[in-house]
Amino acid sequence: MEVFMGHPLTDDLGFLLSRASGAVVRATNAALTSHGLRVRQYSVLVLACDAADGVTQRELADVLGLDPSQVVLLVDELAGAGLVERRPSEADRRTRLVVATDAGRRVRADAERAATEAVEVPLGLLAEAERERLRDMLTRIWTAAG
Amino acid sequence: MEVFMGHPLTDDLGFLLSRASGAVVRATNAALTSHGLRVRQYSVLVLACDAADGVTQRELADVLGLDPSQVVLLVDELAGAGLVERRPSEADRRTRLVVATDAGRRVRADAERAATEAVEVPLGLLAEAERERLRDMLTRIWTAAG
DNA sequence: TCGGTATCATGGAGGTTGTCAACGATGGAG
DNA sequence: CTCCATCGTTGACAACCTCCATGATACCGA
Repeated sequence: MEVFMGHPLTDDLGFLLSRASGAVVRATNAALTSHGLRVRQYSVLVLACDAADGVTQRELADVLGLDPSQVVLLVDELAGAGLVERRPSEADRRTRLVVATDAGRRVRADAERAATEAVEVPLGLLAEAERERLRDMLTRIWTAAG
Repeated sequence: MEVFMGHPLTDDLGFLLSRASGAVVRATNAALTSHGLRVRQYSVLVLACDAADGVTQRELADVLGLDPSQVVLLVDELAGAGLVERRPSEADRRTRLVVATDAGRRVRADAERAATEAVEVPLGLLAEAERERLRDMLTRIWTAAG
């Protein structure tokens, strides 16, 4: 692997970004399978758990940067597993609020521990100050690229 | 979008990584379509151009972190477009050396300009020192996650 | 020299993701 | 009431990832 360092490609930020992202996602996915989740589903579950009164699927799509049609399937799967449920919204009958069940909250807590532990190896070697810097840079890249 | 900042998820490095990576890849892909390339093919083309005596498909797979079966298809497409060609290796007859053609080198030069320009917006706002720091961190994450 | 084992390129299956178009139901403005 | 936007949903299609199998070739030990 060291053989390739210094090559134009391995210095390309886009390439490094995609490579690092893939590695982290892969590690996280591996840790989540024992809980019956993939990262995507886990993200939805987290957002549903943290929203006091549930989340609109539209909001989920916006936050996660997904097409609404993907959110439908993710919520279907989570609902099928009994981790969330769809409730009608009183304010807007077009929308359906995704709310975490008690089982969902329990699974989320377990899965969160597993996920955190899984990325401890690749991300833990960064000092907290570095991680903060990385967070800042990634956020700026994301908002600039829209 | 600003509404969601500060949420546990939007602070998660894995999430930010995948989000930023996706944005950059999307932007790069958009810039490359006018040259008939996707990022994957472009990466292969770059490596083929920079290797004096061609690259083994195995090496391509290792450097890019792809399954060898994917490399076959990418090289097929590039070869179909006349940008690279497969040459038998004298040293090892199992392998086939992927070598860039003159047309391939021309396209690479044009595509490189387009790709660089495309990520100027999201990545250009980072100072050079910051970019160096980002490169370093991403490389460490990648090597640690293997 | 021979035989077993490993490696390379390739093909194929199966599942996940990204993107887009359409549709019915509902909300909101004029 | 009418026109237009929005939400969830479905369907289609291309790209991508992962794993397994195979034929050809290389390498190593007996």
